[in-house]
Amino acid sequence: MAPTSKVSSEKIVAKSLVDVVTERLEDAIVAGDLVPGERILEQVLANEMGISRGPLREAIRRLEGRRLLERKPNIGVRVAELSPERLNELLTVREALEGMACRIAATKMTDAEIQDLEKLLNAHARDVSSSSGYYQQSGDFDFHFRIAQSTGNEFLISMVTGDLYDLLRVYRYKSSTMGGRAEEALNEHKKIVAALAAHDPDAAEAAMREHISNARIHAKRAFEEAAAADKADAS
Amino acid sequence: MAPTSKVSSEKIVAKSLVDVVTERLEDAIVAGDLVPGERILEQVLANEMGISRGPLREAIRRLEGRRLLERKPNIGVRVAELSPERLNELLTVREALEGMACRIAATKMTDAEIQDLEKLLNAHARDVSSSSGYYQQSGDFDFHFRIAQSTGNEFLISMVTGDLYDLLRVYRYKSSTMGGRAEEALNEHKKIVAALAAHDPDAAEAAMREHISNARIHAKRAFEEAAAADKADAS
DNA sequence: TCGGTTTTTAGTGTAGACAGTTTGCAAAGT
DNA sequence: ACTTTGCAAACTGTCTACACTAAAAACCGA
Repeated sequence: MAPTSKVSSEKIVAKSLVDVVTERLEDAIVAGDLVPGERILEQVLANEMGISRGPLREAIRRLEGRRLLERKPNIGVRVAELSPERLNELLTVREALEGMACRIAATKMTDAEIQDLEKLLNAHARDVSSSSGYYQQSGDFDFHFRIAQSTGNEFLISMVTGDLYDLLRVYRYKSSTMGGRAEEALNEHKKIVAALAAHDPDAAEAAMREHISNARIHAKRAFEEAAAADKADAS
Repeated sequence: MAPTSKVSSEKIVAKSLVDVVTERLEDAIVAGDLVPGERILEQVLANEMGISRGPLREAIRRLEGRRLLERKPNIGVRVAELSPERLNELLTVREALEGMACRIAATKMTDAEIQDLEKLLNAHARDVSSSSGYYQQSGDFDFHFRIAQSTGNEFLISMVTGDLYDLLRVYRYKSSTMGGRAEEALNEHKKIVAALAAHDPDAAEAAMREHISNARIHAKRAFEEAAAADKADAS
């Protein structure tokens, strides 16, 4: 990386092994390499990663705090189980938080930022028509990310774009629960931007809530159908 | 509990040392024994607790995930710093989450539960008139706790009554930022209960939001005044 | 006396070893 | 055949020791 000139303008963050391991674990869970419900054997995983158990355990503790992992004393660590109920809970919380974020954004966002958002949406419109599927992923995240960011509320930002988002990503990989709503989502996004442009907090919050609420209902149904299909397969 | 026959029907939870240490640390932070900004020396603290550094470090990692502690690689661990901005951020998030909780409660709470809530309020009314100060503490918590609980949303509950609440408690001990609003708070609580009794989600959410918003504005002012006074003292 | 450089030292980061529990298996008893 | 009990292997929980990093102190030259 950065084979350019200069000394290397990269910030020397001096990440500790625990930080690295935490990220690797996180990615593994989110990517589905570690399936929900799966037991984690510390020694085995430590060997695979070429480290000792100490740092691994510390990384696990952190992810416990973020609810990606669950530990039972003297038994072991498991990847957090997924269920339609839990997904519904997550999205309800997200609805509350992002609704608030959008409300604040309506008062704080500059016109320049809103214009950027509109440009983003236009770019997304192309993806939708070409059904590249891109929009479902990072495109959607980008949209929500910018709104959260504009609040300037660090705590809120870290919840929406950090913890909560990671948790939701687990579901995305598990099945195609999210997505399949590209067109509707885009229209809802447009509505949100319109409210932001009008600097109308109430409308902005309502629009965001409706957007996430729709996603919640859609995801819930899709998840339950997928679960039913799984069950049928097992017969 | 259960001093009856049989061997002992108590659940043997077998908490690990890390669990115990986590709680002790948490209490120490919340109680103000560990002041915000204070550096924590692992070896020293481990000696004081009579344990080794391993479990202590794991406990610290957990509290990092909950944002009560902050670690800089190769530097050390500090108790999370407090600031009016941060408090404001916290309470904004709380407003969003508890507002949502209250909305759901309006549809889910049974009439029996609502009556209990009313009883609770009457009991509180006495405390307020006798200015025992009790209400500011566990009484208020109890009220909010019951509403969150009634949603049945485990994730939401754990945020409101767990993580967020702990964070806020740090501020309560630091200064008298919270409180001094017993009478107003009681009236606001009454308004919330009325909305719940009417099973009106919109009104319930609005009442809870107003309640927390008032607390936020009050706390912000109190905190800033206290900070200003501290500064004056230093002269 | 001051600025910069080297040395020291305290503290974090990591690894490895040991102890305590749990669980699965197998053998014995009913 | 089925339950029970004892054993053994495996894994988690904890502690100790060592390596590495960064801040502080001492030192030297101007």
